[in-house]
Amino acid sequence: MNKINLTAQRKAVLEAVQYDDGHPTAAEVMERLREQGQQFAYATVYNSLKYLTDVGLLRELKLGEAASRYDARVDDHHHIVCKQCGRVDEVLSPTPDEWITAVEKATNYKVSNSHVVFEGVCGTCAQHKV
Amino acid sequence: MNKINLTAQRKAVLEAVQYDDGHPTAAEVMERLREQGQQFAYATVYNSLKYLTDVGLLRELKLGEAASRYDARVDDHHHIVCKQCGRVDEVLSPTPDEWITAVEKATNYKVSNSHVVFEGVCGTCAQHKV
DNA sequence: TATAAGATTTATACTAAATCTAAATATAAA
DNA sequence: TTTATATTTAGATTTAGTATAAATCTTATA
Repeated sequence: MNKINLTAQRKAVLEAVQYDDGHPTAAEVMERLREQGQQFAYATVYNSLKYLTDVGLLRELKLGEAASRYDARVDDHHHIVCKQCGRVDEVLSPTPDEWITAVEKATNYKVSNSHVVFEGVCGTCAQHKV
Repeated sequence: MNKINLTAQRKAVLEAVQYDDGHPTAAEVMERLREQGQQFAYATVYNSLKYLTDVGLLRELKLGEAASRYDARVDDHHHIVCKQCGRVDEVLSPTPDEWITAVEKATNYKVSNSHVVFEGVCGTCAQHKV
């Protein structure tokens, strides 16, 4: 029974992700902490993000950019990225089971999970017609 | 009307991806070229991969690893990664339209494309029970 | 309380993937 | 040919992240 050891640094990193409205990168977490006057070593932020991901309090997202993003929502879900402004939103609708079954049949894999990155234009950008 | 300018280097890079049975990374393309006695500058391989992707002869895949992989199959499709051996296979079954419509409704985005990374265990690994 | 064991943080060095720069070379156009 | 444009090259640089080892903090126990 591994207890989660939330040190001050880890707590601050966790909260920085939780209270970010988007899905911040490690660099953005650093920046946010600095704004709050909580400056930790570079490695501490990375270590904390890794630890929090390992214990299941955060989820690491690799959306095709160079840097990983972190999500305080850890339930299984997908993401949608706006091609214009770059914002990332949650997609809570799960991958249809029938589709997964079809893919398993076609590929001869046993699928354990899937992650979808949708791309498109968000409502705000569609209005502002950038 | 932009004609595609296939220099010797670009052609060699394209063929290295085409004749690779997997989805090679830039480093793997380099290696394969070296094996063939065709050694180009690091930047040339990257430039070529970029050019070939831009003109639509290759597709860049970001599957959550550090390095991008390249796919000579440029039609819209998904990928499945074996958690055990790391092999990457094509998933040709398209994202169900009804699901995309549901996601658009739920997120208020206009979806232009989607890419799914399935994870699981391939037939070979399932047999060998690693 | 003192002390030792273990975990965490920190600064710094390092690595991997990719891009940038500017000179050199090749190709095409006038 | 001469000039213009594009491509390749070597090497420096950038970015994201990891490794290392000393320093610090916690916890457990005598």
